[in-house]
Amino acid sequence: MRTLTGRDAAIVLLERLEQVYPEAECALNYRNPWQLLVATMLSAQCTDVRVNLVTPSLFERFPSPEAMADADLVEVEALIRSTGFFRNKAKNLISCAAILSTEHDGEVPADLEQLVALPGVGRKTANVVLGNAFGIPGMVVDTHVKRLAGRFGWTRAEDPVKIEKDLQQLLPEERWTRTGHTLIAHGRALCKAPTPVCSACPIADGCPRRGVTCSK
DNA sequence: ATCCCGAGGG
DNA sequence: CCCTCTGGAT
Repeated sequence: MRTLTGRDAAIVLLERLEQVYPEAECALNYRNPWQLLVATMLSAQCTDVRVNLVTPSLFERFPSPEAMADADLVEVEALIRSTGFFRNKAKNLISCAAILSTEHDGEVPADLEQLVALPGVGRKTANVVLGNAFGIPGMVVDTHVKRLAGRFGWTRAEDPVKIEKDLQQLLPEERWTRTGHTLIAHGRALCKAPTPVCSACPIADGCPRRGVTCSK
């Protein structure tokens, strides 16, 4: 048996984590790309459970970008209020919808650069939409993925875009979407900032940072 | 108090 | 690089 390369070791670790978190997936409720885009924009600093509480009435009232484009700001604010950052989110949703209806034929583009160009849509949101609504590999780098990738020695970068590139090079693209979900699940459950619960971690024996308390 | 699968602006 | 935006859950 040959020595594991860094890439193979990473995949071994990932597959172990996938067994620990087999249900790790997008917990937002949506029926189409538009709904997932909206839900993901709302999910910033908010639990998915809470997002799922407000989206049914929001989607009923504004089933398409065209409908949302003409929405009253105050009404949208009221509907999404409990998700936090509601003024920014409402403003972004409406201008986003306006751009989709005027410049994208009312469709959510299945393209990273076009998604990121929308107001309130960053790379994290764009990759969630690509990976989950379009089945296009999307390497989500949020706070958990950033922290875990660093701890696992998968990247030395601090910049999320560089981390995204490093992970894309390390992992085959068919793993990108699920890897985001798996790392986020593990980051929330055990591999926390600043003190990971290594004593309870099922992959501690394969982790270069096991037992090391760190601030990132 | 601290955290929740961020993004934009200065 | 920093700051701000925000309510709800634990």
